[in-house]
Amino acid sequence: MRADAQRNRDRIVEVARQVFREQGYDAPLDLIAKQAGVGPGTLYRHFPTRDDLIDAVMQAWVDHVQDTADKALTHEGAPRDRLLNWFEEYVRLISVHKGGPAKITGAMGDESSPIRSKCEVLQAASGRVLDELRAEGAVRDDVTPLQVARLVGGVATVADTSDLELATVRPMLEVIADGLLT
Amino acid sequence: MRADAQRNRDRIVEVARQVFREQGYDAPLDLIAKQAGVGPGTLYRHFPTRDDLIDAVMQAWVDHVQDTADKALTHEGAPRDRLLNWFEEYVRLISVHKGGPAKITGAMGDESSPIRSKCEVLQAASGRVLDELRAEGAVRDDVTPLQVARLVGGVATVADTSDLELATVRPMLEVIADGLLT
DNA sequence: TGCTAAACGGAGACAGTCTCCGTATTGTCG
DNA sequence: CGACAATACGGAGACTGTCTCCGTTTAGCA
Repeated sequence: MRADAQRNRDRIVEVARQVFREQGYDAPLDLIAKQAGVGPGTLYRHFPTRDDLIDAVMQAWVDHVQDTADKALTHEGAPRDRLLNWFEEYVRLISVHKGGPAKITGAMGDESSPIRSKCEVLQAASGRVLDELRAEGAVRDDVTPLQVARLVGGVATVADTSDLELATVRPMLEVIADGLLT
Repeated sequence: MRADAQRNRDRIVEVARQVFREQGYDAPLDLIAKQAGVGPGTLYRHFPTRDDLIDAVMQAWVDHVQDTADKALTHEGAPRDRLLNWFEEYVRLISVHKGGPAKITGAMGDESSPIRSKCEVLQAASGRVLDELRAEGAVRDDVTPLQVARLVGGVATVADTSDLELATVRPMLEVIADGLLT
């Protein structure tokens, strides 16, 4: 890629991250282009669809997901607490941006989604936590990580659109956790 | 209301129902106006926001909800089956239109939502089923009907955006049911 | 330095939302 | 019946966001 192209691309992603955080994923793309000092054409050449841009913005977030999962694995305590803890982290992780839960959870299991790679990272992280608990025989094994992701993602989606506090969400996560524990 | 106004209003709702079913809740309102043979201004005067129109469209659906809840109450069998049965009906009910689950579940608990009345009907129906099971001591009582609605609504939302079959959804509903049963 | 492939950018086509206001219709009252 | 408010209509057009096309510019190589 030519140096100027790379520069512009980077600038667009940087601006997009900021704008998405402030205005949500529906922010006008032309606005992002303008703030990045490029024409709309340039933005659309680099990122043909909104999802492609979101995908790029999320790259940094991926590392964060890994970290959080790592930490969850080192937690002590009863399986129920560890599971709940992870669920809360999970909700937090996918709720970094307004509309994030719906976008991520909707893309889950969709082979052709532009943000699929990000979903896989998340699913893998979730799988690690779940596997550990399963190894202890604490979690039923007829439920797939994808299903768990959708259950928790569903709650996060509702919480996001209804502007619920994490404290309000917790009882719902408890129900899911109790349904999963053996 | 003047007779012609009533006529137009009815026509708009009728057309909207059809268009929403075919194209989802995002269908252009100007298109609905045109198909109803009125100007956009007329549509917007009757229904200032999209939600107001959706609310009107859903009026017939309300009766359907009541019926379904009534039927669910007469079901025989183990509490788990009855609960699951109701959950499936619930998902079906709010999934009549594309985007329905998100819209309805998002409005749940929001005092000022234009479709609030519809949510209340749904919540009341759900409450009746839940109360019956609670009376038998089959369901834990530290979970509110609103929370249950959000849990199941969350699953329905994911199913809707990911185009999942009801069969795929069932295992997730089982987790919720198991988490709710004593 | 000159050349060419790559990249730019912005004008503008298109689509959807929503309003304003001149025009038309209704229903009432003398 | 006829006229006159009050009510309602409707569509032009302003506005916003998406996305493309293509003439112009620039990077990087020979």
